[in-house]
Amino acid sequence: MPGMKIGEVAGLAGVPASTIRYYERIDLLPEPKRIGGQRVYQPEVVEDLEVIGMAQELGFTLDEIRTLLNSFRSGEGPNQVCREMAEDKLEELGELVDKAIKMKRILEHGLTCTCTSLQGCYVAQRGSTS
Amino acid sequence: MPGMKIGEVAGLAGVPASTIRYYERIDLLPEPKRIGGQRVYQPEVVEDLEVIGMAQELGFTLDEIRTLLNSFRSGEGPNQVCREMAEDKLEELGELVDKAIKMKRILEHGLTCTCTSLQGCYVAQRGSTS
DNA sequence: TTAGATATTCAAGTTAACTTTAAGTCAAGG
DNA sequence: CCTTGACTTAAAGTTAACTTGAATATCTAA
Repeated sequence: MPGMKIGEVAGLAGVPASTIRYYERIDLLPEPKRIGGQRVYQPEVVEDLEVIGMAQELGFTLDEIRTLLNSFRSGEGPNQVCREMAEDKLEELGELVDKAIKMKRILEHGLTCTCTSLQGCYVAQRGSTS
Repeated sequence: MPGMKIGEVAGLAGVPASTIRYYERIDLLPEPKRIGGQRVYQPEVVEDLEVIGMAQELGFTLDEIRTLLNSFRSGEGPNQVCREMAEDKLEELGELVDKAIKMKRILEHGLTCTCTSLQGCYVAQRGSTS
C-alpha cells in the first residue's frame, strides 16, 4: 500500500506533478526511489509539501525553506545557520501578525466607510475598533 | 514646504525612485503634478507607499492592491467588487494568522529539538506548547 | 555660469517560482 | 500486441514585480 506515484501525491497535496519534479530538481525534496524509472513516494512527502506550501504563504523563499528542511532532515539537529534563520523568521512572523491585524482593521472599515482617501480616514489609520 | 521630489519620497518610504515610477505606470499611484517636468508629491504618498508595502507582505498582489486603493480613492465608497475582495481577504488574513502561529511553533521547537524528520516530530506536528 | 546631483523616458534585463513543450517510455486493460 | 493514460527528461516559456541602462533634461550650490 505505501508507494504512490507522482500523480497520486500531486492529487493529495493539491499541487501539479510538475511542481513536485521541480522541487526535487532544486533539492527541496529528496530524490525518491524509482521503479521502472518512475518515482515512488512514501506518504510523508505529502506533509512535506504541506509544510512547504504553508511556509511559502508566510513569505519564506524556497531557498530558505530548503535550508530549514535540510537542517531538520540532517539528523544532527538544527545548526547555527538554521538557528539564526529561525530566530529572524520568528521575529518577522510576529511583525506579520501585527500587520495582518492592522490590515484586517483597514479592510473591515473599508466595508462600511465612505472616506475618499485612506489618509483622510481616521478609523483606518488610527484603528478605532468602532 | 509641501511638495517633495521623487528622491525625497523614496528616502522616506524606503523604496527606490524607480519603484515609485513603476507604481505610477501601472496605475497604482496617481500621476502627481509636475514642476518643470519633474514630479512633485504631497506627503500622503508616503503613507500610500507604506500601505502598499504592508499589503504586499500580507500576500496581496499589486493588482489587488490597485483595486482596493482605487475603490478607496473613488470617493463613492467601496463598490461591490471591492467589498467582495475585502471579505475574501479578511478570511485569508484569518487563515494567515493561524498559519503564522503554527509556523512559529514549528520554528520555536526547531531551535531546541533533535528530531531527524518533520514527520517524526510529535511537537512540531501536534503543537505541544512546551 | 557651470559642475554635479538628481530628474526624465523608454526599452530591455533580472529573479523567483513555476509551467509548458517536445519527444519519448512504462503499465494496465482488451 | 496495441492502445491509452500517466510517467520520463531537458530546455524553453511565463508571470509578477521590479531594476537597469542609455541618452537627455533640469535643478542647485559655489
